[in-house]
Amino acid sequence: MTSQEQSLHYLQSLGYRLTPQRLLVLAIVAGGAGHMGVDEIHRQARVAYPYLDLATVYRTLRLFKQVGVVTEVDIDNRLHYELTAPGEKHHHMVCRACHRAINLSPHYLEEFRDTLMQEFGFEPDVEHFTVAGRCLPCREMAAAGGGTAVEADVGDDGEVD
Amino acid sequence: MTSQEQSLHYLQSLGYRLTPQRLLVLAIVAGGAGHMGVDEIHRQARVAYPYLDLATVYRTLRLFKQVGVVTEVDIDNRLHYELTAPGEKHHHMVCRACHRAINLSPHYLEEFRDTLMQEFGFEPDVEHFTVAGRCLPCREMAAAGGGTAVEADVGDDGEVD
DNA sequence: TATGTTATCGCAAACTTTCGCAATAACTGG
DNA sequence: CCAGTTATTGCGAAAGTTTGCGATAACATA
Repeated sequence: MTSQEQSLHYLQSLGYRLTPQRLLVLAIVAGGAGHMGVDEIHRQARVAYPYLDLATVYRTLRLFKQVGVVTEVDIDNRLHYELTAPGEKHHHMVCRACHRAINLSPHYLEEFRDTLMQEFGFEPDVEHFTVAGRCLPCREMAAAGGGTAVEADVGDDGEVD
Repeated sequence: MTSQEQSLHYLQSLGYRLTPQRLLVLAIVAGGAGHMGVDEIHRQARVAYPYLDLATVYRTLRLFKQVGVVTEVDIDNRLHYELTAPGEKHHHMVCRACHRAINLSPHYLEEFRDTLMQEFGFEPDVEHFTVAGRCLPCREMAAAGGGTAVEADVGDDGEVD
């Protein structure tokens, strides 16, 4: 049984229905390499099933995320999803300059989580976790007086300076 | 010189202009107790100056955040702002059940930040930081089989269960 | 296999946040 | 105090995401 089939079984066991839309979205996220934007998922899904609505894609991904099948990553204010790799779970550091996502092993968060639980009784969602910041290449670029490590969209911010 | 006046001076020293809109938004955020939603800020501001546009409120708050005058908190997918209390800086734990925000002293994050810097050269934004999760009251409620600690809007999620 | 229940879908519209642009007003230097 | 420069505003509209609702289809039961 593939991990996709496992996920589907799991959904069913929770009382959710197996619809072609859900199968499709799952297959596409599973087939993609790395985080996929919602729009990209929608576009690919439409090839197989042109009636699929964007709202359904959003709802499906939200559900998948909720049950842990996919992981949501916020990249530059846009939602992205990737298959949750069981056993290889990881978090993300997203650079606010070049918008690249770097994986982060969960072990870096365990201590933090424990502290919050003990001190406040607050149970953080460390299912998945994203930290924004600036990656090394971008910081070096900035120090050298340049722009972004990935020369694509420089982003905004250019107010006064 | 009040801390509001200091903020305004600071803005000016950075080359930003002092406009009535900015004064107004600052005054309102300063006057409010705790995190305020953008809409609430806008509504209050309109009382004094009915022409004030929502987009301006957003832009103003973004600027304030950028220079550190206010702190942005994401509560249930909506932006909220509060005055940055210098010297009393804190982060937030936002409960995904009752949507309340609990303050978190920065000291809990220092170690985490240092680790990321050393291991990856990634400089996390710990200017302000928000962790989602479930607060103690809500977890107890859930364990007892109930809903939300704050009996107000139960939120969504009610899929199957 | 036929039937009932209700989760899910597609569609349209709302909501939150951002953006482009022309007009305005805040600061600068004379 | 006046004129020039340009950051900022208001407005309209777009982008991304969510929601309400009636119609449909997935699952359970017989």
